[in-house]
Amino acid sequence: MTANRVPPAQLAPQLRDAITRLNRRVRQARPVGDLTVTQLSALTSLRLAGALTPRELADVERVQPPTMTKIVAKLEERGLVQRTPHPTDGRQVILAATEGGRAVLDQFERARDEWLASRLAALAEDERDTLRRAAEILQQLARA
Amino acid sequence: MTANRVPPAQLAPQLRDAITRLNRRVRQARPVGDLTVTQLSALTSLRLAGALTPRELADVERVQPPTMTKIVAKLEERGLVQRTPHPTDGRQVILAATEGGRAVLDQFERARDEWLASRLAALAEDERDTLRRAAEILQQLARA
DNA sequence: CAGGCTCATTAGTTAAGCTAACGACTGTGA
DNA sequence: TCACAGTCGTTAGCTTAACTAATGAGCCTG
Repeated sequence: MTANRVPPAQLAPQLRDAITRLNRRVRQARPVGDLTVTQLSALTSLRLAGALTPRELADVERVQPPTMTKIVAKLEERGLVQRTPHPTDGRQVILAATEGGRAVLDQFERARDEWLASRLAALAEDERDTLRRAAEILQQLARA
Repeated sequence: MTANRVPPAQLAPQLRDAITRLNRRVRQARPVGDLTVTQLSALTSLRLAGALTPRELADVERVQPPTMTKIVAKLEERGLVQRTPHPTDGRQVILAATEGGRAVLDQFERARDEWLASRLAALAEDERDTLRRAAEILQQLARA
């Protein structure tokens, strides 16, 4: 029904631009608490993965281990992250989001989604359908 | 051909997740020079807008004016941004990307797009078409 | 034309990132 | 079995980037 032949080299800048801009907008929907972006990101990754060692979390966040030590320390102060010793390896530590940490994340995400959802509501039905299918493809791209 | 009735409240988290993740991936495609993310972002906004005062640029970047003073100072040191006095208002300053600044941006964006384009090339033709239409809608959302 | 406002900057503080170095622990090879 | 190389997390010390508060120059209105 629509034009085909979409050259990747032409689509890439368009899509990148759309994504970075929208990402900024979504992030601007500022949340309640006083968590920093860094802390929020680490907590999100941690919940996503379930449980990680500091090094693993540092790798995921693309940060050096000493940096992650500080981030985790702040999150632990607030009771959002829990540290437990590794069952067999005495050097390692297991990090996990606490109940409170997950609750804080839910709060943040809801705030963001509210803005986005209100925008989406203003679209036509078929536009939303396009976005739904696009979201699946984009997630697949991000995973690759 | 596909299911309709896409409730915004359900699409929002999906889309947000896809966008933030892909954005991370795109940012990870690290560039050549030694520009920081902050500087890069400011320079991008500046080129996009053409010319802005420090305050306007600070607003666009969601940063306080003193912070922008420093960012601009670094960009100016490298000759990527040019400062000219405001024609009528002696308090204000006009900022603009120099030729060199635009060249640096092009370089960065090309590096990012290469990664993305290679991923896009692996998709089916109709998937790319979905993304093309989605990109337009997303840009429209970001502008809103 | 005086007072209040806006603009950009300076000063000083806090957070967040890095590298280097260290202490505890693991696990392997002689 | 046990010395030693390697790993893990942390500490120490530094740089960059953000903020608020305060300052000085310039504009404009009553």
